Amino acid sequence: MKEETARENFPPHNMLKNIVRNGGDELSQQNPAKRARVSVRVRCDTPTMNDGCQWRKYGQKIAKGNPCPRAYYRCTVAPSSPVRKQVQRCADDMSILIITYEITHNHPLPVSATAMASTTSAAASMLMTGSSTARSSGTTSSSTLSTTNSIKAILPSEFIAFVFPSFPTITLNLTSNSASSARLGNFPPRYSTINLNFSSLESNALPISWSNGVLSYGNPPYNKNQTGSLSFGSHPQETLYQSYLQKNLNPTQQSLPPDTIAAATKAITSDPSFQSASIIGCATASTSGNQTVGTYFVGQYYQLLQNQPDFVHQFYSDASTMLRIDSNTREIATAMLVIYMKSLVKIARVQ
DNA sequence: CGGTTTTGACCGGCGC
DNA sequence: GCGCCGGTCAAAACCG
Repeated sequence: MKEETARENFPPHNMLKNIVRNGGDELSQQNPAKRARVSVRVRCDTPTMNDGCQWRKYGQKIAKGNPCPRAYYRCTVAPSSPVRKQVQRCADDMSILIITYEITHNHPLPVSATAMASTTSAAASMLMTGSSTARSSGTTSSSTLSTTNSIKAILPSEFIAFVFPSFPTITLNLTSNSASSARLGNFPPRYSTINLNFSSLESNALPISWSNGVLSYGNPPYNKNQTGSLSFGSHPQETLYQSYLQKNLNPTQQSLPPDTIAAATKAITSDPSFQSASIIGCATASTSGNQTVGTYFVGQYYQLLQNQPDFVHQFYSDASTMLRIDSNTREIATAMLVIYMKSLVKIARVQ
């Protein structure tokens, strides 16, 4: 609720003027209403989280409704970088940092910063393209989405059950810990479900196979929660989508085919009983040799319809693993975000 | 000494 | 029109 206030006023309407005054031109070429923001929640004890990028603090404010000050940072990796971020502790849980990124980096980043940056920029670009796509579909829910231009990604190191109060607030909760799996077990989806896991990918992706409604990306190398599979629930209508996917996926393709997103999107938006989705996202990064290693989280999103007059939306994390981040996994993270967002569009439509 | 942080002032938008 | 509020500026302080 308190973050809501902050979101509505970020970025400020006078930002363009200031950017122009400062000689910047990146922002002035964009419609401010179209600038995407990606908000990340991190369970973090330190004042700020190291996301691998260089930031300079340029202001601090006490925002209404939150005793914790909000800090304002600019990216200093490149002199003319338009990227800014806000950092504030969650009033409800002081151990959670809410980091809001605005504008994707238009310059090279340190390798340690690529994971977060690629995830947030993927989310942002997906929002842009997703909003226009959604708008063309002519649904009221998608127009709501297009005016929001905001994703909240929640990336705590441990499980958080998060409830977001109302649309168009979009919360992407990419949580991870083992306890959540147990919680997940107590909370099985009661509706038709779409699960998408691509957690086993390496740079030389293994061939995709399909059997019994399960699309596999090689062998699952980590644990049983990360099956490396794309599986659809048991709703009768989904048979159509399965065959659709089967037809449109090239088993020898090494990167996620664009059709996969379209197919999954179609499946989600066509299924009136769809109520939940699994997603995967990239959360953190470190450098190992000359490669970036990131933590990928797999989670399950639920919409709790029954006995929930206010339409409660929750997300439960499922599993995590360490993966090398390459163009392939980035693409998948993007795809997962697209699918997740599409699911929200669908849910909003049902609502 | 150069870069960063701190902090009060300032500005513009918005609601009443 | 006025006050509130969020965001930014910029000078001073701080720091390695």
